[in-house]
Amino acid sequence: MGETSIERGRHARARLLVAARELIGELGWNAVSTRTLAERAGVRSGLVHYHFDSLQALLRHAALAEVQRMLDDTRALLAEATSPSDGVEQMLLDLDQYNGADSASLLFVETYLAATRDHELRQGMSALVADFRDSLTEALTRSGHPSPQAAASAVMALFDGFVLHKGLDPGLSAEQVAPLLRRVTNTEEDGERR
Amino acid sequence: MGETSIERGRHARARLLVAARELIGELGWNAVSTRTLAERAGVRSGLVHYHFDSLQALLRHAALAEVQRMLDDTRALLAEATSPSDGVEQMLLDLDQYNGADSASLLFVETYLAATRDHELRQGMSALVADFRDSLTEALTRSGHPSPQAAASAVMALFDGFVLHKGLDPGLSAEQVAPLLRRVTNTEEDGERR
DNA sequence: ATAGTATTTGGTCAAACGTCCAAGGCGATC
DNA sequence: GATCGCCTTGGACGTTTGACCAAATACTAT
Repeated sequence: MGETSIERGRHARARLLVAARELIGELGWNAVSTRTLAERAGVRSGLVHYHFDSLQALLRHAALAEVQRMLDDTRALLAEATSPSDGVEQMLLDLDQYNGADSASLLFVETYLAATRDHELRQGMSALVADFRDSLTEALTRSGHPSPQAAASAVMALFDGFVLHKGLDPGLSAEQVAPLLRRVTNTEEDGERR
Repeated sequence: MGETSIERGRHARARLLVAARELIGELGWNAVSTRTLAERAGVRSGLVHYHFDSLQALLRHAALAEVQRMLDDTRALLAEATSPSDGVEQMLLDLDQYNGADSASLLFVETYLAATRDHELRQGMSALVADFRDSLTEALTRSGHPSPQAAASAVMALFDGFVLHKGLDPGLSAEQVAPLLRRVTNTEEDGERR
């Protein structure tokens, strides 16, 4: 209707980004083509190279935006929690809404992989992940964890690995693993007492 | 030379599998083509469909064989160790020989992802992974771990996630994380004592 | 030597790919 | 209502893709 050209353009651009976000997870990073992308977004394929420099640039942009959104959401869980241990457990339980084979989970892993082969994407992802790890490290430090940085690394590795494994074995449940995760985030030194 | 046809054939087939193993990690599962594969293996591209039903079948075969080999090697570390905790730590330190961006690490992750989109591959990977987890669970059970199955799941998720993160941040070191991993594999209940 | 079997070659095929661009559409501005 | 600028279209381009196959080659058995 009363839509200016620029508004229409922004709209189309946004639809392309949404389509990219979905298709990266559904088909895999390298299997997303300009034509499937355009079809999903409801536009003609020529538009891709009007709004973006290249297909790779589109995918990069879409992936980084979505990863940032997911990390921010997750960070909020940590901030609301009464302790880092509780926060990390909330994050883990939150992960159970994904089955490991949905497009959101897979986009995450696909982006990790694509980042090893795309320098610009790698820089973006590194920054986002480092940022998140810093938040986690800081929270653990405040709570008096003896090795907060290592714990943050371990927790994040466990999360992403958990998603990876859920894709293969949907039987994996967060509740089962949660108590063990607490061992990692616990403030006290480990329980070797004899 | 004095090579029978069948021997030559087996040789070529093996070279194709080696090339696939390398290229899946280097280029990504979906970026491996019959022609690059043939070039790397030193054969003509027509041979691919003589020795294998399809390109996907070749990749599947190569990936499963390599994953099985890696898991068997890792299992050996567990068997040689004096306790599951030591074994798991050995496994983690062993992981440090990969930088997360080498073709061996990436092949593993690529195969996880491809398995979510290829039914046959998924079955093969599920079996291998379940098998390995059973070994780990059994070892943890013998050592008296309170929740051996959950611990095995957690350890494996942490391993694969660790590899994933090393691809982005090569600064990650196994030594740093090892003490925290021990918290997970420890026999005793977690250290919440008050 | 001959016939038979397994492997390898070199090329063809249609389909899909990323990128680019001339032309047209369309609301805003004068 | 003409003009301008941004957005969109539809098609073209040169490559690359997986698959397939008839012919050539190499070894084996008769």
